[in-house]
Amino acid sequence: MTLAYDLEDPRRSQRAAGLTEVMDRLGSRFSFTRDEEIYGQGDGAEHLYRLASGVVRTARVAVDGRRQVGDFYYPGDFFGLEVGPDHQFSAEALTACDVQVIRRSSVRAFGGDIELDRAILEATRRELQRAQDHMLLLGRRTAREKVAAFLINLAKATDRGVELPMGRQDMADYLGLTIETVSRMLTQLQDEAIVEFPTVRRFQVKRPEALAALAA
Amino acid sequence: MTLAYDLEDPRRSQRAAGLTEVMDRLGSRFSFTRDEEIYGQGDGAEHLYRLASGVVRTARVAVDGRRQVGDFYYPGDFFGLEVGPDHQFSAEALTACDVQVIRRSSVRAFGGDIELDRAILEATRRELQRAQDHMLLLGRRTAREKVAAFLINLAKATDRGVELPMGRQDMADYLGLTIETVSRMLTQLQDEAIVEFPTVRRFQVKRPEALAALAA
DNA sequence: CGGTTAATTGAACGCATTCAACACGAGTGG
DNA sequence: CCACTCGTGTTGAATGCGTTCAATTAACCG
Repeated sequence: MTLAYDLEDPRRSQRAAGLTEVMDRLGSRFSFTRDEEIYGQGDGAEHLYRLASGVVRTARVAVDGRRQVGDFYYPGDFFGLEVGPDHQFSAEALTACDVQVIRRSSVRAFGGDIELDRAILEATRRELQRAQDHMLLLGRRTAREKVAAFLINLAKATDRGVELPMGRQDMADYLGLTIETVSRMLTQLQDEAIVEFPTVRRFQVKRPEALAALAA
Repeated sequence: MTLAYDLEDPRRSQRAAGLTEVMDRLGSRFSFTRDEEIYGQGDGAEHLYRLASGVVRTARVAVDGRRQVGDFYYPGDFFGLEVGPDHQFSAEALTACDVQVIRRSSVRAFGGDIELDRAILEATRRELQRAQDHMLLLGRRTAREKVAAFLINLAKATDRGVELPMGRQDMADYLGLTIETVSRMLTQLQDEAIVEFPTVRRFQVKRPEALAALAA
Protein backbone atom coordinates (compact mmCIF):
# COMPACT_ATOMS: atom_id res chain seq x y z
CA MET A 1 0.00 0.00 0.00
CA THR A 2 2.58 2.55 1.01
CA LEU A 3 5.38 0.90 -0.86
CA ALA A 4 7.46 3.86 -1.78
CA TYR A 5 6.62 6.17 1.05
CA ASP A 6 7.47 4.32 4.21
CA LEU A 7 10.84 5.87 4.73
CA GLU A 8 11.99 9.39 4.73
CA ASP A 9 13.21 10.42 1.37
CA PRO A 10 16.47 12.31 1.90
CA ARG A 11 16.09 14.29 -1.30
CA ARG A 12 12.92 15.92 0.04
CA SER A 13 14.15 16.31 3.59
CA GLN A 14 13.85 19.86 4.77
CA ARG A 15 16.88 19.75 7.08
CA ALA A 16 15.24 21.96 9.66
CA ALA A 17 17.06 19.85 12.13
CA GLY A 18 16.27 21.84 15.25
CA LEU A 19 12.58 21.84 14.55
CA THR A 20 12.46 18.17 13.76
CA GLU A 21 14.21 17.33 16.99
CA VAL A 22 11.92 19.40 19.13
CA MET A 23 8.90 17.92 17.44
CA ASP A 24 10.14 14.44 18.15
CA ARG A 25 10.72 15.33 21.78
CA LEU A 26 7.61 17.37 22.54
CA GLY A 27 5.12 16.27 19.92
CA SER A 28 3.03 13.19 19.60
CA ARG A 29 2.72 10.80 16.73
CA PHE A 30 -0.60 9.99 15.11
CA SER A 31 -1.59 7.55 12.46
CA PHE A 32 -4.19 8.22 9.80
CA THR A 33 -5.84 5.85 7.43
CA ARG A 34 -6.42 6.43 3.75
CA ASP A 35 -8.79 9.37 3.08
CA GLU A 36 -8.88 10.36 6.72
CA GLU A 37 -8.95 14.07 7.46
CA ILE A 38 -5.99 15.41 9.42
CA TYR A 39 -7.46 18.84 9.82
CA GLY A 40 -10.35 20.64 8.18
CA GLN A 41 -10.83 23.86 6.32
CA GLY A 42 -11.73 26.46 8.94
CA ASP A 43 -10.28 24.54 11.86
CA GLY A 44 -8.06 26.48 14.20
CA ALA A 45 -4.47 26.28 13.06
CA GLU A 46 -3.01 25.40 16.41
CA HIS A 47 -0.71 22.64 15.39
CA LEU A 48 2.30 22.06 13.28
CA TYR A 49 2.68 18.80 11.38
CA ARG A 50 5.56 16.80 10.09
CA LEU A 51 4.91 13.85 7.85
CA ALA A 52 6.80 10.73 8.92
CA SER A 53 5.39 8.32 6.36
CA GLY A 54 2.72 8.31 3.70
CA VAL A 55 1.40 11.05 1.44
CA VAL A 56 -0.84 13.98 2.35
CA ARG A 57 -2.75 16.43 0.21
CA THR A 58 -4.11 19.82 1.17
CA ALA A 59 -7.24 21.07 -0.52
CA ARG A 60 -9.78 23.82 -0.51
CA VAL A 61 -13.34 23.58 -1.70
CA ALA A 62 -15.55 26.51 -2.62
CA VAL A 63 -19.25 26.61 -1.80
CA ASP A 64 -20.12 25.61 -5.35
CA GLY A 65 -17.99 22.51 -5.00
CA ARG A 66 -15.03 23.58 -7.06
CA ARG A 67 -11.93 22.20 -5.50
CA GLN A 68 -8.32 23.28 -5.57
CA VAL A 69 -5.61 20.97 -4.33
CA GLY A 70 -2.92 23.06 -2.68
CA ASP A 71 -0.08 20.63 -2.65
CA PHE A 72 1.05 17.09 -1.99
CA TYR A 73 3.35 16.34 0.91
CA TYR A 74 5.85 13.54 1.33
CA PRO A 75 7.81 12.15 4.27
CA GLY A 76 9.96 14.80 5.89
CA ASP A 77 7.73 17.67 4.79
CA PHE A 78 6.16 20.07 7.22
CA PHE A 79 2.63 21.20 6.66
CA GLY A 80 -0.15 23.06 8.40
CA LEU A 81 1.88 26.23 8.74
CA GLU A 82 -0.46 28.42 6.75
CA VAL A 83 -1.33 31.81 8.07
CA GLY A 84 -3.55 31.56 11.14
CA PRO A 85 -5.70 31.57 13.01
CA ASP A 86 -7.76 29.24 10.83
CA HIS A 87 -6.78 26.77 8.17
CA GLN A 88 -7.56 27.85 4.64
CA PHE A 89 -6.98 24.36 3.38
CA SER A 90 -7.89 20.99 4.75
CA ALA A 91 -5.34 18.19 4.93
CA GLU A 92 -6.18 14.59 4.17
CA ALA A 93 -4.20 11.38 4.14
CA LEU A 94 -3.79 10.10 0.60
CA THR A 95 -2.32 6.88 1.87
CA ALA A 96 -1.97 5.55 5.39
CA CYS A 97 0.16 8.10 7.21
CA ASP A 98 2.19 8.66 10.32
CA VAL A 99 2.27 12.26 11.37
CA GLN A 100 4.24 13.98 14.09
CA VAL A 101 2.11 16.72 15.64
CA ILE A 102 3.01 19.52 18.00
CA ARG A 103 1.06 22.45 19.37
CA ARG A 104 2.40 25.71 18.05
CA SER A 105 2.28 27.16 21.52
CA SER A 106 4.57 24.37 22.67
CA VAL A 107 7.09 25.29 20.05
CA ARG A 108 6.82 28.86 21.15
CA ALA A 109 6.92 28.14 24.85
CA PHE A 110 9.82 25.79 24.51
CA GLY A 111 12.21 28.44 23.45
CA GLY A 112 11.33 31.69 22.12
CA ASP A 113 14.25 29.85 20.62
CA ILE A 114 15.68 31.73 17.70
CA GLU A 115 16.68 28.60 15.87
CA LEU A 116 13.17 27.29 16.06
CA ASP A 117 11.55 30.42 14.79
CA ARG A 118 14.06 30.41 12.03
CA ALA A 119 13.27 26.83 11.13
CA ILE A 120 9.58 27.62 10.98
CA LEU A 121 10.33 30.65 8.87
CA GLU A 122 12.40 28.49 6.57
CA ALA A 123 9.58 25.99 6.20
CA THR A 124 7.11 28.78 5.56
CA ARG A 125 9.40 30.17 2.90
CA ARG A 126 9.57 26.84 1.19
CA GLU A 127 5.82 26.75 1.29
CA LEU A 128 5.66 30.18 -0.28
CA GLN A 129 8.04 29.06 -2.97
CA ARG A 130 5.83 26.11 -3.81
CA ALA A 131 2.75 28.30 -3.94
CA GLN A 132 4.47 30.73 -6.27
CA ASP A 133 5.60 27.98 -8.59
CA HIS A 134 2.09 26.66 -8.55
CA MET A 135 0.71 30.08 -9.49
CA LEU A 136 2.85 30.14 -12.59
CA LEU A 137 1.71 26.65 -13.47
CA LEU A 138 -1.96 27.46 -13.07
CA GLY A 139 -1.94 30.82 -14.75
CA ARG A 140 0.13 30.46 -17.85
CA ARG A 141 0.38 26.91 -19.04
CA THR A 142 -1.59 24.66 -21.35
CA ALA A 143 -3.06 21.39 -20.18
CA ARG A 144 -0.25 19.50 -21.84
CA GLU A 145 2.40 21.57 -20.12
CA LYS A 146 0.68 21.31 -16.77
CA VAL A 147 0.56 17.54 -16.89
CA ALA A 148 4.15 17.32 -18.13
CA ALA A 149 5.34 19.57 -15.31
CA PHE A 150 3.46 17.48 -12.80
CA LEU A 151 4.99 14.22 -13.97
CA ILE A 152 8.48 15.67 -14.06
CA ASN A 153 8.14 16.85 -10.50
CA LEU A 154 7.16 13.40 -9.34
CA ALA A 155 9.87 11.69 -11.30
CA LYS A 156 12.51 14.20 -10.24
CA ALA A 157 15.91 12.58 -10.15
CA THR A 158 14.46 9.14 -10.65
CA ASP A 159 14.66 7.17 -13.83
CA ARG A 160 12.94 4.19 -12.35
CA GLY A 161 9.21 3.70 -12.28
CA VAL A 162 7.29 6.16 -10.17
CA GLU A 163 4.18 5.41 -8.21
CA LEU A 164 1.29 7.84 -8.32
CA PRO A 165 -0.15 8.09 -4.83
CA MET A 166 -3.04 10.27 -6.03
CA GLY A 167 -5.92 9.59 -8.34
CA ARG A 168 -6.82 11.46 -11.50
CA GLN A 169 -9.27 13.74 -9.73
CA ASP A 170 -6.57 14.94 -7.35
CA MET A 171 -4.23 15.58 -10.24
CA ALA A 172 -6.96 17.50 -12.03
CA ASP A 173 -7.79 19.63 -9.01
CA TYR A 174 -4.13 20.31 -8.48
CA LEU A 175 -3.58 21.40 -12.07
CA GLY A 176 -6.83 23.27 -12.54
CA LEU A 177 -8.13 20.85 -15.16
CA THR A 178 -10.84 18.21 -15.51
CA ILE A 179 -10.13 14.53 -15.10
CA GLU A 180 -10.97 13.95 -18.74
CA THR A 181 -8.37 16.44 -19.89
CA VAL A 182 -5.75 14.96 -17.57
CA SER A 183 -6.52 11.53 -18.89
CA ARG A 184 -6.31 12.68 -22.49
CA MET A 185 -2.97 14.36 -21.94
CA LEU A 186 -1.58 11.27 -20.24
CA THR A 187 -2.55 9.01 -23.11
CA GLN A 188 -1.22 11.59 -25.54
CA LEU A 189 2.16 11.64 -23.79
CA GLN A 190 2.12 7.88 -23.79
CA ASP A 191 1.28 7.69 -27.49
CA GLU A 192 4.26 9.89 -28.17
CA ALA A 193 6.44 7.49 -26.16
CA ILE A 194 7.40 10.24 -23.74
CA VAL A 195 6.07 8.37 -20.72
CA GLU A 196 4.72 4.91 -20.18
CA PHE A 197 1.95 3.74 -17.87
CA PRO A 198 2.20 0.04 -17.16
CA THR A 199 -0.63 0.46 -14.71
CA VAL A 200 -2.88 3.40 -14.02
CA ARG A 201 -1.01 4.26 -10.84
CA ARG A 202 2.53 3.84 -12.03
CA PHE A 203 4.55 5.45 -14.77
CA GLN A 204 8.03 5.75 -16.14
CA VAL A 205 9.61 8.59 -18.07
CA LYS A 206 10.96 7.33 -21.37
CA ARG A 207 12.17 10.56 -22.91
CA PRO A 208 13.11 12.97 -20.13
CA GLU A 209 14.31 15.69 -22.52
CA ALA A 210 10.99 15.71 -24.34
CA LEU A 211 9.10 15.89 -21.07
CA ALA A 212 11.34 18.65 -19.73
CA ALA A 213 10.93 20.62 -22.94
CA LEU A 214 7.19 20.58 -22.42
CA ALA A 215 7.33 21.65 -18.81
CA ALA A 216 9.46 24.61 -19.94
CA MET B 1 -0.27 60.74 -10.83
CA THR B 2 -0.01 59.04 -7.49
CA LEU B 3 -3.16 60.63 -6.16
CA ALA B 4 -4.38 57.88 -3.94
CA TYR B 5 -1.08 56.31 -2.99
CA ASP B 6 1.02 59.05 -1.44
CA LEU B 7 0.17 58.22 2.11
CA GLU B 8 0.14 55.00 3.99
CA ASP B 9 -3.20 53.37 3.87
CA PRO B 10 -3.99 52.24 7.40
CA ARG B 11 -6.28 49.48 6.22
CA ARG B 12 -3.39 47.75 4.49
CA SER B 13 -0.81 48.47 7.17
CA GLN B 14 0.87 45.32 8.34
CA ARG B 15 1.49 46.51 11.92
CA ALA B 16 4.82 44.78 12.14
CA ALA B 17 5.78 47.71 14.27
CA GLY B 18 9.16 46.44 15.35
CA LEU B 19 10.30 45.69 11.86
CA THR B 20 9.09 48.98 10.49
CA GLU B 21 10.96 50.87 13.16
CA VAL B 22 14.21 49.07 12.59
CA MET B 23 13.93 49.59 8.88
CA ASP B 24 13.43 53.28 9.38
CA ARG B 25 16.45 53.41 11.62
CA LEU B 26 18.88 51.16 9.77
CA GLY B 27 17.59 51.18 6.24
CA SER B 28 17.79 53.75 3.50
CA ARG B 29 15.08 55.24 1.43
CA PHE B 30 15.10 55.11 -2.34
CA SER B 31 12.87 56.63 -4.93
CA PHE B 32 11.89 54.92 -8.14
CA THR B 33 10.22 56.35 -11.18
CA ARG B 34 7.40 54.76 -13.09
CA ASP B 35 8.39 51.44 -14.72
CA GLU B 36 11.75 51.38 -13.00
CA GLU B 37 13.02 48.02 -11.82
CA ILE B 38 13.53 47.68 -8.09
CA TYR B 39 15.08 44.26 -8.35
CA GLY B 40 15.28 41.71 -11.10
CA GLN B 41 14.39 38.09 -11.50
CA GLY B 42 17.49 36.14 -10.52
CA ASP B 43 19.06 38.92 -8.51
CA GLY B 44 20.35 37.98 -5.10
CA ALA B 45 17.64 38.42 -2.52
CA GLU B 46 19.76 40.36 -0.07
CA HIS B 47 17.35 43.09 0.83
CA LEU B 48 14.02 43.55 2.42
CA TYR B 49 11.68 46.23 1.12
CA ARG B 50 8.92 48.27 2.58
CA LEU B 51 6.80 50.41 0.33
CA ALA B 52 6.35 53.94 1.65
CA SER B 53 4.42 55.39 -1.26
CA GLY B 54 3.34 54.33 -4.71
CA VAL B 55 2.43 50.93 -6.14
CA VAL B 56 4.73 48.04 -6.97
CA ARG B 57 4.14 44.87 -8.93
CA THR B 58 6.14 41.67 -8.88
CA ALA B 59 6.34 39.58 -12.01
CA ARG B 60 7.96 36.57 -13.53
CA VAL B 61 8.59 35.97 -17.18
CA ALA B 62 9.30 32.61 -18.78
CA VAL B 63 11.76 32.17 -21.60
CA ASP B 64 8.94 32.10 -24.13
CA GLY B 65 7.75 35.49 -22.92
CA ARG B 66 4.74 34.38 -20.95
CA ARG B 67 4.41 36.57 -17.93
CA GLN B 68 2.81 36.05 -14.56
CA VAL B 69 2.23 38.97 -12.24
CA GLY B 70 2.73 37.79 -8.68
CA ASP B 71 1.04 40.54 -6.79
CA PHE B 72 0.54 44.25 -6.42
CA TYR B 73 1.88 46.05 -3.37
CA TYR B 74 0.63 49.20 -1.71
CA PRO B 75 2.06 51.58 0.91
CA GLY B 76 2.86 49.78 4.12
CA ASP B 77 3.38 46.42 2.44
CA PHE B 78 6.61 44.50 2.72
CA PHE B 79 7.95 42.75 -0.33
CA GLY B 80 11.06 40.99 -1.55
CA LEU B 81 10.87 38.33 1.15
CA GLU B 82 10.58 35.42 -1.19
CA VAL B 83 12.67 32.38 -0.55
CA GLY B 84 16.36 33.03 -1.18
CA PRO B 85 18.98 33.17 -2.26
CA ASP B 86 17.71 34.54 -5.56
CA HIS B 87 14.55 36.38 -6.46
CA GLN B 88 12.03 34.34 -8.37
CA PHE B 89 10.11 37.45 -9.28
CA SER B 90 11.22 40.88 -10.33
CA ALA B 91 9.75 43.98 -8.74
CA GLU B 92 8.92 47.11 -10.69
CA ALA B 93 7.48 50.47 -9.77
CA LEU B 94 4.01 50.85 -11.24
CA THR B 95 3.93 54.47 -10.22
CA ALA B 96 6.60 56.69 -8.75
CA CYS B 97 7.58 55.03 -5.49
CA ASP B 98 9.41 55.59 -2.27
CA VAL B 99 10.85 52.42 -0.86
CA GLN B 100 12.56 51.75 2.43
CA VAL B 101 15.33 49.21 1.91
CA ILE B 102 17.41 47.27 4.38
CA ARG B 103 19.97 44.52 3.99
CA ARG B 104 18.70 41.29 5.41
CA SER B 105 21.99 40.76 7.15
CA SER B 106 21.50 44.08 8.92
CA VAL B 107 18.18 42.92 10.25
CA ARG B 108 19.80 39.73 11.35
CA ALA B 109 22.88 41.38 12.83
CA PHE B 110 20.89 44.00 14.60
CA GLY B 111 19.26 41.58 16.89
CA GLY B 112 18.96 38.00 16.34
CA ASP B 113 16.00 39.82 17.80
CA ILE B 114 13.07 37.52 18.30
CA GLU B 115 10.53 40.21 17.59
CA LEU B 116 12.15 40.91 14.27
CA ASP B 117 12.26 37.34 13.15
CA ARG B 118 8.69 37.04 14.18
CA ALA B 119 7.71 40.12 12.20
CA ILE B 120 9.42 38.75 9.11
CA LEU B 121 7.70 35.44 9.64
CA GLU B 122 4.40 37.24 9.93
CA ALA B 123 5.01 39.09 6.69
CA THR B 124 6.04 35.88 4.96
CA ARG B 125 2.87 34.24 6.19
CA ARG B 126 0.79 37.02 4.75
CA GLU B 127 2.63 36.56 1.50
CA LEU B 128 1.86 32.87 1.56
CA GLN B 129 -1.79 33.62 2.19
CA ARG B 130 -1.91 35.89 -0.82
CA ALA B 131 -0.24 33.31 -3.00
CA GLN B 132 -2.70 30.65 -1.89
CA ASP B 133 -5.67 32.88 -2.60
CA HIS B 134 -4.16 33.62 -5.96
CA MET B 135 -3.82 29.91 -6.69
CA LEU B 136 -7.52 29.41 -6.18
CA LEU B 137 -8.27 32.37 -8.41
CA LEU B 138 -6.06 31.13 -11.22
CA GLY B 139 -7.04 27.51 -11.08
CA ARG B 140 -10.75 27.38 -10.69
CA ARG B 141 -12.44 30.52 -11.87
CA THR B 142 -13.86 31.79 -15.13
CA ALA B 143 -12.64 34.99 -16.74
CA ARG B 144 -15.71 36.80 -15.49
CA GLU B 145 -15.14 35.66 -11.93
CA LYS B 146 -11.47 36.49 -12.05
CA VAL B 147 -12.10 40.03 -13.13
CA ALA B 148 -14.91 40.48 -10.61
CA ALA B 149 -12.68 39.21 -7.79
CA PHE B 150 -9.93 41.54 -8.87
CA LEU B 151 -12.16 44.60 -8.86
CA ILE B 152 -13.69 43.71 -5.51
CA ASN B 153 -10.26 43.41 -3.97
CA LEU B 154 -9.31 46.84 -5.17
CA ALA B 155 -12.56 48.40 -4.09
CA LYS B 156 -12.52 46.66 -0.73
CA ALA B 157 -14.29 48.72 1.88
CA THR B 158 -14.58 51.68 -0.44
CA ASP B 159 -17.76 52.80 -2.10
CA ARG B 160 -16.09 55.75 -3.70
CA GLY B 161 -14.33 55.70 -7.01
CA VAL B 162 -11.22 53.58 -7.18
CA GLU B 163 -8.16 54.33 -9.22
CA LEU B 164 -6.49 51.54 -11.17
CA PRO B 165 -2.75 51.95 -10.87
CA MET B 166 -2.08 49.17 -13.35
CA GLY B 167 -2.84 48.81 -17.03
CA ARG B 168 -4.86 46.09 -18.71
CA GLN B 169 -1.81 44.02 -19.52
CA ASP B 170 -0.85 43.85 -15.85
CA MET B 171 -4.36 42.87 -14.90
CA ALA B 172 -4.31 40.19 -17.57
CA ASP B 173 -0.98 38.77 -16.48
CA TYR B 174 -2.17 38.79 -12.90
CA LEU B 175 -5.36 36.93 -13.71
CA GLY B 176 -3.94 34.56 -16.27
CA LEU B 177 -5.95 36.03 -19.13
CA THR B 178 -5.38 38.09 -22.26
CA ILE B 179 -5.93 41.84 -22.36
CA GLU B 180 -8.77 41.33 -24.81
CA THR B 181 -10.62 39.05 -22.44
CA VAL B 182 -10.08 41.42 -19.52
CA SER B 183 -11.40 44.26 -21.61
CA ARG B 184 -14.43 42.28 -22.69
CA MET B 185 -15.29 41.31 -19.14
CA LEU B 186 -14.95 44.88 -17.97
CA THR B 187 -17.32 46.18 -20.60
CA GLN B 188 -19.65 43.31 -19.88
CA LEU B 189 -19.75 44.19 -16.18
CA GLN B 190 -20.29 47.78 -17.12
CA ASP B 191 -23.13 46.93 -19.50
CA GLU B 192 -24.81 45.10 -16.66
CA ALA B 193 -24.46 48.20 -14.50
CA ILE B 194 -22.40 46.32 -11.93
CA VAL B 195 -19.44 48.66 -12.23
CA GLU B 196 -18.88 51.92 -14.03
CA PHE B 197 -15.72 53.19 -15.72
CA PRO B 198 -15.81 56.96 -16.10
CA THR B 199 -12.26 56.73 -17.40
CA VAL B 200 -10.16 53.76 -18.33
CA ARG B 201 -8.14 54.00 -15.13
CA ARG B 202 -10.93 54.64 -12.67
CA PHE B 203 -14.02 52.73 -11.70
CA GLN B 204 -16.82 52.62 -9.22
CA VAL B 205 -18.78 49.65 -7.97
CA LYS B 206 -22.49 50.22 -8.54
CA ARG B 207 -23.90 46.91 -7.35
CA PRO B 208 -21.56 45.44 -4.75
CA GLU B 209 -23.80 42.43 -4.09
CA ALA B 210 -23.80 41.48 -7.74
CA LEU B 211 -20.03 41.84 -7.93
CA ALA B 212 -19.51 39.87 -4.72
CA ALA B 213 -21.80 37.12 -5.97
CA LEU B 214 -19.57 36.74 -9.00
CA ALA B 215 -16.34 36.67 -7.05
CA ALA B 216 -17.88 33.83 -4.99
C1' DC C 1 -3.33 69.24 -33.82
C1' DG C 2 -0.50 64.75 -35.56
C1' DG C 3 1.91 60.72 -33.57
C1' DT C 4 2.11 57.04 -30.42
C1' DT C 5 0.60 53.81 -27.19
C1' DA C 6 -3.25 51.62 -24.75
C1' DA C 7 -7.83 49.89 -24.88
C1' DT C 8 -11.88 48.24 -27.15
C1' DT C 9 -14.46 45.66 -30.47
C1' DG C 10 -15.26 42.09 -34.07
C1' DA C 11 -14.82 37.54 -36.28
C1' DA C 12 -12.81 33.00 -36.55
C1' DC C 13 -10.41 29.55 -34.42
C1' DG C 14 -8.95 26.08 -31.03
C1' DC C 15 -8.24 24.18 -26.58
C1' DA C 16 -10.38 22.50 -22.76
C1' DT C 17 -14.85 21.37 -21.00
C1' DT C 18 -19.19 19.04 -20.95
C1' DC C 19 -22.05 15.30 -21.56
C1' DA C 20 -22.31 10.62 -22.51
C1' DA C 21 -20.84 6.00 -23.37
C1' DC C 22 -17.63 2.51 -22.61
C1' DA C 23 -13.59 -0.15 -20.42
C1' DC C 24 -11.19 -1.81 -16.65
C1' DG C 25 -10.19 -3.57 -11.94
C1' DA C 26 -11.37 -4.82 -7.38
C1' DG C 27 -14.54 -6.67 -4.29
C1' DT C 28 -18.76 -9.52 -3.32
C1' DG C 29 -21.77 -13.11 -3.46
C1' DG C 30 -24.16 -16.78 -5.99
C1' DC D 1 -15.39 -19.70 -11.28
C1' DC D 2 -18.35 -16.57 -13.14
C1' DA D 3 -21.83 -12.81 -12.79
C1' DC D 4 -22.70 -8.57 -10.81
C1' DT D 5 -21.69 -4.18 -9.01
C1' DC D 6 -19.31 -0.10 -7.91
C1' DG D 7 -15.68 3.07 -8.36
C1' DT D 8 -12.27 4.89 -11.34
C1' DG D 9 -10.30 5.83 -15.64
C1' DT D 10 -10.58 6.28 -20.68
C1' DT D 11 -12.55 7.64 -25.02
C1' DG D 12 -15.80 10.05 -28.25
C1' DA D 13 -18.59 13.93 -30.00
C1' DA D 14 -20.35 18.45 -29.48
C1' DT D 15 -20.33 22.78 -27.27
C1' DG D 16 -18.40 26.97 -25.54
C1' DC D 17 -15.14 29.92 -23.35
C1' DG D 18 -11.20 32.30 -23.98
C1' DT D 19 -7.72 33.16 -27.40
C1' DT D 20 -5.88 34.86 -31.66
C1' DC D 21 -5.62 37.88 -35.30
C1' DA D 22 -7.13 42.07 -37.15
C1' DA D 23 -9.27 46.53 -37.28
C1' DT D 24 -10.99 50.50 -34.89
C1' DT D 25 -11.34 53.77 -31.24
C1' DA D 26 -9.78 56.25 -27.25
C1' DA D 27 -6.32 58.35 -24.34
C1' DC D 28 -2.02 60.65 -23.82
C1' DC D 29 1.76 63.86 -25.01
C1' DG D 30 4.69 66.31 -27.83
